[in-house]
Amino acid sequence: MVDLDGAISAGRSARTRGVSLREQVAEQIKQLIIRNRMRPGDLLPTEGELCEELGASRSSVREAVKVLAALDIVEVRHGHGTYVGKMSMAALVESLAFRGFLSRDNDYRLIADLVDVRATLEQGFAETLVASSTPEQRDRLHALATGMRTRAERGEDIIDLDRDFHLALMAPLDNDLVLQLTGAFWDVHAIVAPGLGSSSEQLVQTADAHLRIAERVAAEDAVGLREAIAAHYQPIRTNIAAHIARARED
Amino acid sequence: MVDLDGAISAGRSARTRGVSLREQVAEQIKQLIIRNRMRPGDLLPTEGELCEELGASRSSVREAVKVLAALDIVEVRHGHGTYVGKMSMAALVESLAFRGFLSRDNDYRLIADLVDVRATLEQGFAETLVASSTPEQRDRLHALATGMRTRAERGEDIIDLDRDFHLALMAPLDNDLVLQLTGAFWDVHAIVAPGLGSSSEQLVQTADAHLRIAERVAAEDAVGLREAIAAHYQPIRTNIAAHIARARED
DNA sequence: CCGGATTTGTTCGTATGTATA
DNA sequence: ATATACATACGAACAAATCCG
Repeated sequence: MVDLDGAISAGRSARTRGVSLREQVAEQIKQLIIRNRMRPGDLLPTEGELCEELGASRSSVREAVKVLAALDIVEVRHGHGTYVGKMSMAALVESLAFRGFLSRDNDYRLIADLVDVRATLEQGFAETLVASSTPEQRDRLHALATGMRTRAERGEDIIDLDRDFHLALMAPLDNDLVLQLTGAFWDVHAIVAPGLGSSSEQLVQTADAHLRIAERVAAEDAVGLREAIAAHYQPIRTNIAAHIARARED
Repeated sequence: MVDLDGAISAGRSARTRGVSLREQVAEQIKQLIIRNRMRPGDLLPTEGELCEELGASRSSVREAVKVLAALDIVEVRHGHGTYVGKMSMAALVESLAFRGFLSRDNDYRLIADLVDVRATLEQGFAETLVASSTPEQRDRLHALATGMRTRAERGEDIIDLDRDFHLALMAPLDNDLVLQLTGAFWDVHAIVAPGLGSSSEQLVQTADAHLRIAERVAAEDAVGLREAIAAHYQPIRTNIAAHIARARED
């Protein structure tokens, strides 16, 4: 049972200045999580309890909870209860993916920008990566790349290994935010521009590009690593440019 | 008047497999925006109209709209109507800020990770920045830095100029995503760790650090720019380390 | 300044679907 | 299979904000 004392609104007549009740409820639920030092997976009070404790109707509480669920601050399981969420980048992915769909009808701008961000992040961390990666991490990177190679030769899909590779590449940084951003940007790319840079005849080339990245990390060659990363994203940029040219004709 | 044809659920008895009605409504509203090629600021149907067109109750429509509003895909104005949103990074800021408050009670981990991301992004784009910045952009950067200097000497706050400076620094990239991420990360930093790296006796040093960045851009010195950016973030890292040490004592 | 129309904000009661024991 | 607890969904009513004549 969590402590609700202090999270009670103490009569919202005090400060209702323009801010809606739903926003107040959302803020109080967030404060509840912080105050009680709750962790992802912990059980939150039921909707009914929140209504009573926070002095709001079921609708207001539900709308607030849904907003927090969209941010992955809470997680709702039907017929089960409401829990503290995993704090993932789900909201960023959904937001960027929607913008990607919009830009896909026009100039592919967001996707091109996204590739620049992904490449620059990986290149920017190149020095730190080669300096702090452990032998185990380099082995894993190499194993993922060779796995992509063998599956590419059979014409099989390598999309899941691709995601794992880019996460494994950034793992030595010991930076959770970078890992989550890397995964989120990859997800957006996969949702909005599926198959961009992995058309069937390019599969082997894509796998080789990853293999060269793994080799440069193992060789502790930061300059070569940056070049290998640039080479990895080059065909993707070319494909995007082709799509843009095709879109202009319409 | 927007076209709602095709966005109608055609009887949701067909596909109700596990996915909640609210999610279906949210998806249909997004499709409505894409289908009609609507732009930020365009007026969406009223709640009542959406209920009728999508065959859902007002509660379900409202919850869906609130989720989309949290992602800044739509914007709701009380007593006015619902409009297409600005597609900002508001959700990312709120999500990261919440995680920042949680980590502030423990290890300041998110803030430290965030500084690494901000520094690496700016350093990673250094070459492109010096290569593509226009004289006007360099002048603006220098003007912002000197403005920070004069106000710092008077002991005045320079936080607003700081945000403008970091946005102006990235402006030459012509990459909207980078600009929005830069602003979002800055906002999270300001919300979670206010005054970190801008304590009153450090104000002049902070302004000088920005001045050196502007000078390196003007000199088209990418290597020096990277060093200047690293120097800019150094006192912030030191302050964070001090906070971590202080937190450990408790 | 006012009043009416429109639109979103909030509440309540009720019924239904879902998961656990 | 039954009972309980919980989230999901609906509809009607009233409150508050905004705009306009």
